[in-house]
This record gives sequence, structure tokens and C-alpha cells, in this order.
Amino acid sequence: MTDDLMTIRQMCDTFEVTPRTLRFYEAKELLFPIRDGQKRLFTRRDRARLKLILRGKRFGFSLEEIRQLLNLYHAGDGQRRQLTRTIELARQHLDGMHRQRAEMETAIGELRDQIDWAERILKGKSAQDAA
Amino acid sequence: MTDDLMTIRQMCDTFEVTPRTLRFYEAKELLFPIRDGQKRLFTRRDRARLKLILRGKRFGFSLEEIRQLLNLYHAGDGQRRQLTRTIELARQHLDGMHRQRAEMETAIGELRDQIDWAERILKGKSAQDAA
DNA sequence: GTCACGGATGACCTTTACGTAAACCTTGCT
DNA sequence: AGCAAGGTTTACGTAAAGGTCATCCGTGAC
Repeated sequence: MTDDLMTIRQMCDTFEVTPRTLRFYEAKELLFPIRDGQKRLFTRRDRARLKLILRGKRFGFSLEEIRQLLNLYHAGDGQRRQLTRTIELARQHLDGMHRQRAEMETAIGELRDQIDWAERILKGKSAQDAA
Repeated sequence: MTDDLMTIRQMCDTFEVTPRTLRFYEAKELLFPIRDGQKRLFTRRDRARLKLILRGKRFGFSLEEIRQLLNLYHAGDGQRRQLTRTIELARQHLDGMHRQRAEMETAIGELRDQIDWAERILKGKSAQDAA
């Protein structure tokens, strides 16, 4: 519970990102580090958000899409209209992810088949080489 | 079996891409349409490749990564070294996809939870409004 | 012939997600 | 005082994946 606040460098080492990236995310309003003088200090909340950001990226979501999803996490503050809208967006994302998951199954299957096939060819070539 | 060859426009309509995209993919050596005079004609092979390209993109692979994977499909021609290398690349992709799938499960679960939570908040606000 | 149309080519434009470089604090040694 | 380390801002650069003209070419319709 000690280091509840982390410097930019600690963040970089923890999450394997560059300072530039963290500043960039702040500029894009994805993170909201507090300031000690002019230095940034990242909170537990920032770390949670960053984790989700990085995951979102791995799924090909844009930073802007991710930003909207992140709003879900502190949506308690907003107005009803805004909250409703955010939920709707999140639902759409969820649907998209379901579709993506299904497609992923197909793709994994096909890629595996393709690798198997290529390996049989490779064995054929070995035999060929031996001849 | 008639129109084994398709014009660029037929391709665009079929796959919902622009001509620019198809020409771009050709420039990047992802597609290899044949020529009738100066016009491009896309083969069944091109269509198969395009399908895989579009799927790859949905998973966040870069065109360059996709290009390397596509080699698996006509890898029969290549030399052993090359084929071995391609298979290795494909394996890495497959591993990546497995990890992605696992992570996707987590993400779907979390997003769903988050939506549920937000909806409970929303109901709370309704009650509040009624007061 | 010529006019419209589909397609081709080349050049430059745009957006996203940062990288990189320059110049400036501030803080802790020494 | 002096200076190196770590951080900051500002600004320009870049790679990927196309979009958007402008211009040109070949062909069938009239």
C-alpha cells in the first residue's frame, strides 16, 4: 500500500511503455495523473485504466473507442443521458467482441489446418532431398 | 464456375472495399490480379487471399504480417528454408491468437460485468428522479 | 468521330499513435 | 556555485492504410 503513486518512469517500467506514450494518453484524456509541482504522479486508478487501454489496443480498438469505454468506469458521476449513451456504446462493443470471438475460432482452426498442410509438404521435401 | 475472373468493380461490390484498396494491396504484393490489356482481373485465388486479408485485419494484424502468412498458401513452390521459416512465423501467429482468445474471454467478462454495474447505477438514478 | 464510362496511374492529403529532438525546470549531490 | 538526472513542454517527423484529386487511356454507343 506504500507507493500508491508512481512516477512516470516507474509506470514505464511496469507497463513497458515510453514516457511519450503516457503523456500522449494524458493529452488524449485517457489518463489523469495528478501533479507534484510539474511532475506527473500516477494513481492506482491510472494504472487500472492503463491496463484496460493496453488490452483494448491488443484487440484493435482505437484510442478514441477505448476512451469511450473507459467512461463506463467512472460513469457514476455523469448525467443519465450520458450514462445511457455510454452503456449503449459498451453494448455495441460487447456485441462486436462476441462476433470477433466467433471469427477467431474459425481463424484459429484454419490457420492450424494450413500449418498442418504445410508441414506435410515439408516432409515431402525431406524425402525428396534424401532421394 | 462462369465468372472465374472478376473486374475491380465486381470485387469492390463483393467485398465492400474501394478500388484504391485493391490496387494498394496489389502494390503491397498481397494480391496478384492478371491483366487484360491494362485492366486488372482478379482470380479465385485473389478472392481467397482477400478474404483472409480482411479477416487478418479484423484481428489487428498489419498488412505486412498478413502478407507473410499468406505465403503459407502457395508455399509449395518455395525452397525448404523459406517454407520452414514461414511455418515458424505461422506458429507464432497461432500462439498469439491463442493468447488473444484467452484475453478476449477475460475482456468480455469484464465488460459485461461493467455494463451490469452501470445499469444498476442507472436504475438508481431513475429512482432518484422519481423522488 | 466523339462522348461517356470504367479503369489506370501518379501525386499529394489525412488520421492514428506515437518517436525524436531541442530547450527548459528542479532537485539532490559535491 | 555547478552540474547531472529525471522530468516537462513544444514542435516537428514518421509509418501504416488508405482517401482524394487530376489526368490519361481504351472501348462501346450513338
